[in-house]
Amino acid sequence: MSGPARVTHASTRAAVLDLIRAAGMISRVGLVNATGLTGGTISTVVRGLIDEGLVAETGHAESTGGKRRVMLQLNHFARYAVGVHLDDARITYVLTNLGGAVVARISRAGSGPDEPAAVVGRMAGEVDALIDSVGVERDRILGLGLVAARPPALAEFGAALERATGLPVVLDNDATAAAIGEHWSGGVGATSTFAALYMGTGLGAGVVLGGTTHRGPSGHAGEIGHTCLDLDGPQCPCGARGCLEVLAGPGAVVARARADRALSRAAGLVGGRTRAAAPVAADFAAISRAARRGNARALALLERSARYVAVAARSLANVLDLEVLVLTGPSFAVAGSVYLPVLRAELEGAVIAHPVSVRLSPSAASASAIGAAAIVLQSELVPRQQALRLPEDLAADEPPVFVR
Amino acid sequence: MSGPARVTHASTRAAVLDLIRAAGMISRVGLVNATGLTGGTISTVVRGLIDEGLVAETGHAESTGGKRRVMLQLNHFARYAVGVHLDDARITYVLTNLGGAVVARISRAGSGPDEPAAVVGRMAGEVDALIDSVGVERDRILGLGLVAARPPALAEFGAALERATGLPVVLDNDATAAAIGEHWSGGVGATSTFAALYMGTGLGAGVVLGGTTHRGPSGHAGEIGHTCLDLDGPQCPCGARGCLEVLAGPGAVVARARADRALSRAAGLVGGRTRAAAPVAADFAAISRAARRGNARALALLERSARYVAVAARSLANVLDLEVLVLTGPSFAVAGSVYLPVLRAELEGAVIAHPVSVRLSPSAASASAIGAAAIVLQSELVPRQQALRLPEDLAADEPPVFVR
DNA sequence: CTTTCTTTGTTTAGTAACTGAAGAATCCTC
DNA sequence: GAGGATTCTTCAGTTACTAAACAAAGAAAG
Repeated sequence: MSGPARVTHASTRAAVLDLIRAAGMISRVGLVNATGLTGGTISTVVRGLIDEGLVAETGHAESTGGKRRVMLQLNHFARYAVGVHLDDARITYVLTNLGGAVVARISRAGSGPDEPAAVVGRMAGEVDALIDSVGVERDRILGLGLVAARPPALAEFGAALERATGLPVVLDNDATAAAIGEHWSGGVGATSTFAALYMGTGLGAGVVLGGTTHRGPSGHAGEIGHTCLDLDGPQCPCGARGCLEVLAGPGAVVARARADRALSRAAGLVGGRTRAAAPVAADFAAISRAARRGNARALALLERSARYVAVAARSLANVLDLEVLVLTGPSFAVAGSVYLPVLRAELEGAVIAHPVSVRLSPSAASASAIGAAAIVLQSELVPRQQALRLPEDLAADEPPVFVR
Repeated sequence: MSGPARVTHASTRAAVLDLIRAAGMISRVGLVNATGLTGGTISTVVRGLIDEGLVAETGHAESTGGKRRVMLQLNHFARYAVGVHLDDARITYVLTNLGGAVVARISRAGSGPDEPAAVVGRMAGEVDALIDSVGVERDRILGLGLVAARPPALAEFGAALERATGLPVVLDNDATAAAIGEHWSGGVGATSTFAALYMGTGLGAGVVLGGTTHRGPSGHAGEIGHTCLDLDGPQCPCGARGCLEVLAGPGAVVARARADRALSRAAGLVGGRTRAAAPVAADFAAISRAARRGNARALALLERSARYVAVAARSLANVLDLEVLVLTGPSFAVAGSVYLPVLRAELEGAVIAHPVSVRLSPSAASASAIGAAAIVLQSELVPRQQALRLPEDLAADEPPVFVR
């Protein structure tokens, strides 16, 4: 090796592209400093990206005494991605550009008890409609991200959708998608150790540590709903006691509100006796609206929930050493104004060493769908380093050992 | 590019060496399968490692119909590392070989109120004694790992020790070191998403996710001691209420025991009125011995603590999707028999999706010192991919933008 | 305007680390 | 001991980088 310690990146092209995305606007010299590569390498890599149409030169920086730097930016409309969020009763479709900005959006009532084949067909049709509505050429669409609360159930569904749409499909869970969406569209800056607290019908978290998404070996990382906040608390379906979800999840908030006759009437709750999932989200929104209108009992319910969520979030931030916490998802979209100050008070004071910055996502309502598209962008443009197979998987390959 | 998607690793040599270490024994063909590299590359890389003396051929596998595979193993005595653990009142020195096995061990009373220069001098002398006691050549020692509960305070101390011993020094906190030690010496297999729960005078956790140590941007990741388990619990010095540490940490256990006159006498507790750190560890050990002797009150105290720790550990396992939890550190070394079954009951039942395997470290008492040495082995032999500079740091470099 | 300096970006020759393919070595089976 | 299977090595070719020289663009000074 000739030069200093050579650091071979997963893919230089991908690393450079991701830096341009993260920086928003950067010069070649900036890339040289950021990557540690030489000017020559950056020059050829950037030329390749410009030739592909992914990157464009967008102006000059002021001179610092010599030639002005040519600024580079992602060509946001060079490629697109489709994101689909399967909620309990609603399917949200978005088409985003390279920057993660929404170009088109459709929302439809959920599948109901139809058979999967019909649902796939209808979804493919709606994806087509989404794409046609803005007239984007098909070959500029990188793929389709499909997210839901429980993605393993989507495996064969995703394969069918892949055949029906002709787009590569990637799957993930909604909270992780939301986190990646925030990361991609720059909502959390480049500060890359953060969590996206997702509240929809349930509570979850997407976790990004040092710029890398942590999904966990079984894909269940971020299960914050079963953080215990009271050893002698109410029984949770998971078997434990005092889980965050039963103490303060949207379901718990809605159940308490329904038990309050006056509040039920004032807020106009739908779900009288039914415990179905759909009304939970609707009723949570109704409670939030009531709180905003000044209903003290609705507000008290939400603030009680917020205190629990805040404490669980503090524990999470402590354990993971988070820099930023983003609140996102439909339920935070409607109730963020109540939760945000409570979480801020709990987390922005000195936690252990450094305070945690708490933010409300600007696109909380469709965060998962946007995140689903962002996952496509990330997987297509910034392919992660391929993991080495574990020696355990290998054991089967190795013949029995016969030493000497 | 000619072949399939080329995955350029941080360093092929390091990746191969780490695979050999992790597998314990593996053939060249096994390495080909594990890395995705071609036989030719593995051949030359392995030859290099053998020439350096780091790896040795140790026998043959049974044939699968053709030539038998030659098995490779780490040459455990090719290199060594020194690990030093600065506890509150005790300094533990270990010399380990490449496999993380302890070759020599010294433990001395702590520094007390001496001035740093004298302490560094004494430590350097004891490191020399450690090395001389087994007659290892100096140039076979890769470096010295120095760990403590609060490593930032060690920065200039480490530099002084580097000058005094002539060995490269790396710093880390004790819990993280313990986790790396477990990982390196194979205590957790290759299952690489786990936490090491460390209990000494306080409570902490070292976190390894997907084979990568997560320290957090400020190095405080794993702060499990301030996980909240009771919103209305006792006040903690950190400002919050109901933290695990005040409810169930070793300090809390010892404080309760001291308040119990009969137990104090029966266990022979040292710290009557003093609240110094040193007696906490000693008294915790005394309480554990009393429990083992059958003292019901001591046992009850520990079991109460264990229940809290178990619930916090479950929350942690849920959020991080852990596969394995290792109990380690001096306090678990003496009280592991009480804590282990309680934690097992809480974690090995279905938590969310998959159960978590809970183990007691076989070398819990000196886990941090061993881990300190393991950090040296890892940093010298498996250098991590250099992190890219964040675009934020870059902003200062970039001149103001003047578009078009 | 010309000269000189600074900074940015490109080109080019050279190199390390890989791949692919052919060949050598070793072991089993018949 | 011939033939096939498998493991390991050798070697020429390719890729992705570096270093260093060069070209281009602006600032500063006369």
